[in-house]
Amino acid sequence: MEYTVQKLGSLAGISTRTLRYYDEIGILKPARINSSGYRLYGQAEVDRLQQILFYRELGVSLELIKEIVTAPSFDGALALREHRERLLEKREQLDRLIANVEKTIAVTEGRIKMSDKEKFEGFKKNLIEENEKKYGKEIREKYGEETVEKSNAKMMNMTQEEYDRATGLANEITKTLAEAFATGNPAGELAQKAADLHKQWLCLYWAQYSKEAHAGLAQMYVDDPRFTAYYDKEQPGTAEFLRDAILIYTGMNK
Amino acid sequence: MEYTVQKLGSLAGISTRTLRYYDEIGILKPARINSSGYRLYGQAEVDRLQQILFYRELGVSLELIKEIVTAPSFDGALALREHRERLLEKREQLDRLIANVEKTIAVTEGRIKMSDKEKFEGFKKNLIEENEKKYGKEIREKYGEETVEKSNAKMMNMTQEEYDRATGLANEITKTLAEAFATGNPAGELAQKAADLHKQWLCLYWAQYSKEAHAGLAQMYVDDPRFTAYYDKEQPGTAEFLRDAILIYTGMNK
DNA sequence: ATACACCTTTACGTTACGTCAAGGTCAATA
DNA sequence: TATTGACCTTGACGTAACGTAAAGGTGTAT
Repeated sequence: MEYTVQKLGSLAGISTRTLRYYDEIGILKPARINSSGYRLYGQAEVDRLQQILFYRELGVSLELIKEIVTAPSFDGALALREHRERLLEKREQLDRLIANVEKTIAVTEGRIKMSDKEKFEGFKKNLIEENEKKYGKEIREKYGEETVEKSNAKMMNMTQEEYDRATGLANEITKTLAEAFATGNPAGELAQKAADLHKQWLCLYWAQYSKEAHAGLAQMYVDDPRFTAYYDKEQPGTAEFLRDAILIYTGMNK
Repeated sequence: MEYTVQKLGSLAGISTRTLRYYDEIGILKPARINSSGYRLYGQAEVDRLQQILFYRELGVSLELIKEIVTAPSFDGALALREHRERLLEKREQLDRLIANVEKTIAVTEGRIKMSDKEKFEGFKKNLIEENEKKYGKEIREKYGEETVEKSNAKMMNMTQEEYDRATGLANEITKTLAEAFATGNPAGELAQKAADLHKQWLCLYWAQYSKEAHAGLAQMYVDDPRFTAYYDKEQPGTAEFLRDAILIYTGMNK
């Protein structure tokens, strides 16, 4: 029994284009080609196509399928196990996505409040995730794994009151810093108050405080455009001003 | 505060190419362009980009994001709910995929046997699913929803013994049909025995047997190349021969 | 003889960018 | 002041797995 592209296509439930494509990339070549250039497939090709479609249904890429079906020595089981790992990762990511979408829907519908305890928990987790994604690499490099892990752990253990306190402190810092910036003196009273507030704020996130780390972070505010953007939002030069104030506050300016 | 592509890119954690692409497709245009042709973004663009990236993280396509961010009247909540539905479907599909991959791994490793009861259940579900995908539409059109549902339900309730019996019958049909085909007479004893076996086999799958449906199915074996291919595998013309035999058997040949 | 269903190759479109290439701009430095 | 070197621009090709024409040859039934 010989099949033309359309016969084989309808047999397998795929398009003729797909069969030509499979021929083109060399994963399924016809048994022979007749005098008019028609592709003709035999039983062996039918079997092989079934194998291909089986792996395809599992979500395996055609590239990998090619290796599996062309090299009989290829370890199909190992490939499948690796493929399973990727599928599991994908599902985890999908679960996170779904949770996020549902939370967003709930918020836009006003079904849950910002002060809702559960929501707050999820929110914190999200903050940490985002933090990890944005700054994780640099911060880990600069301060080591342990500091980061402890910081994340501490943040997860924050009570809502502590979290509110952190938000309040952040606002206070912004206000004080703006006033201090107007004086132009990083060693002045206002600037030093801002540095102190910043320390208090930091202590809510960091497991242990050290002058060195505080000064290092201040320098990073200037070096890293993402932090600079945050502090310079209202007044350009604020990040640099805050760094100078912190350097004086920590005594690391000598 | 104005941002160039790189500044904004590092602020948001995306590439400059992405920003140019967003400009190109009109989802985020710069606030202004300076005399040298540089793109310059302002605070409004930063906010908008954050919104875009938020939806992007949720897996929303840029096309949909464009509608959401450009048309303020657009029902973002509805879009999100629809998007969630698609995500849930995707997860179901992913779960089936994972189960399939794991089963395949288990089989190739020889950890589970073909006779394993649990495996048999999954196998049956798979058979039905495949059946649905391949022939569901045509069969539903020809025999109606109810017949199909009943057939699937009956198949799910098959015991392993019944299933084995079905497999055995199918083999017997093939053998008898081949012998009958050699005689060339669809009204002969062998051909009528094949038709009877086919009826018995069919009764395992169909909730109710009727001559009309039996004859109709036989005709379909000839009309549909996928079925034809199955019966004509060894000897071309077998499907037609079986149809003739069944038409005579059911008395529908007048 | 002609209609019509089949077959072929070629080639562009899809998504959301990555990755050069060729060339202009800007600030700091020798 | 000339020259780096880091930035910016547009243009264009590549990705995965086909869908979808277009332009033209083949097979067969009426």
